[in-house]
Amino acid sequence: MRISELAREAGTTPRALRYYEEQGLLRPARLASGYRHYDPQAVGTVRHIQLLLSAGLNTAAIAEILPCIPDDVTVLAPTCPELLDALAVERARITASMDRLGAARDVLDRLIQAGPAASESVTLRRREQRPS
Amino acid sequence: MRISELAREAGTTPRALRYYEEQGLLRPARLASGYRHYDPQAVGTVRHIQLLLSAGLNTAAIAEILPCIPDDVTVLAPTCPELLDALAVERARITASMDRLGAARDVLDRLIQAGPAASESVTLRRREQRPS
DNA sequence: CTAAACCTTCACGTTGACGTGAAGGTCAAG
DNA sequence: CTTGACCTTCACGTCAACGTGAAGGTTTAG
Repeated sequence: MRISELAREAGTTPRALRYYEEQGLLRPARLASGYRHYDPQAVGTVRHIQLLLSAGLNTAAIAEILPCIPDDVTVLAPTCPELLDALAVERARITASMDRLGAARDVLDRLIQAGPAASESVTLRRREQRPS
Repeated sequence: MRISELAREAGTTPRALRYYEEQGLLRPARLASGYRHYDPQAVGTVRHIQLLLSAGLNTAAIAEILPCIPDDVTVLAPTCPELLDALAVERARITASMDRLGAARDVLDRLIQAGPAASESVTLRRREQRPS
């Protein structure tokens, strides 16, 4: 498949896919015309990339991790041994982020509880406008 | 207290505090010399700011939320009613982020489980080089 | 009274993951 | 054989939360 089709399948843009390649996350074949050619596997790979990016990993970290991911049969684990430390570090970073997110959500929850109570006398109407 | 002291107490930098003020998150008094003067309350406020920033809220969102937070007696809830939607939106954003983080952490966990098993036969040495 | 250690306001630099044209080659359809 | 929808490679723009001097005023300790 070509770059635009992959972008549609994976829910992203051609620009992002070129960027991933520039960062060493993807290695598409090239047609005689110079066009990039991706195999269907790439869809899952790109989804993994997006997931890890949304988890706060940068492209360098993903570049280390990605070859070890099951569905990716292309390169298959070249730097796996030393990688375990990096994996643990990222895992800890993710857990720390989740903790901070939880704490911040608690703050918002307290606001959501305290807010309406404070303005209980004033507001409390205008809600009957929406039947469903 | 002056800006550097507040920065130390809250674990940040003067530059960040000036930035928060520029974004409307802090309103310190001014001495005759032009120096900023903060009351002790500000320490908690700054900690709240950092917490919400680390949760992915931007300064604009925090500027809306901050006046409603308990310890902050300075302004006290000017736009609280319509704010509840914004709070819910941010809460949902945080929950979604936590879900993605959890999914990504699962991916890493699967790698941490599968990785050592796969390279078990090949690696396992080279670790005795570093004594300390 | 002077030097160190603060403080002030510009104002440009940084980082990461892309967005957004620009200028031009390629390919299927009419 | 020409349109139009693809594709290619530069290469600069963006956004957010600050970092980092620059140039100068203020306060405090000796």
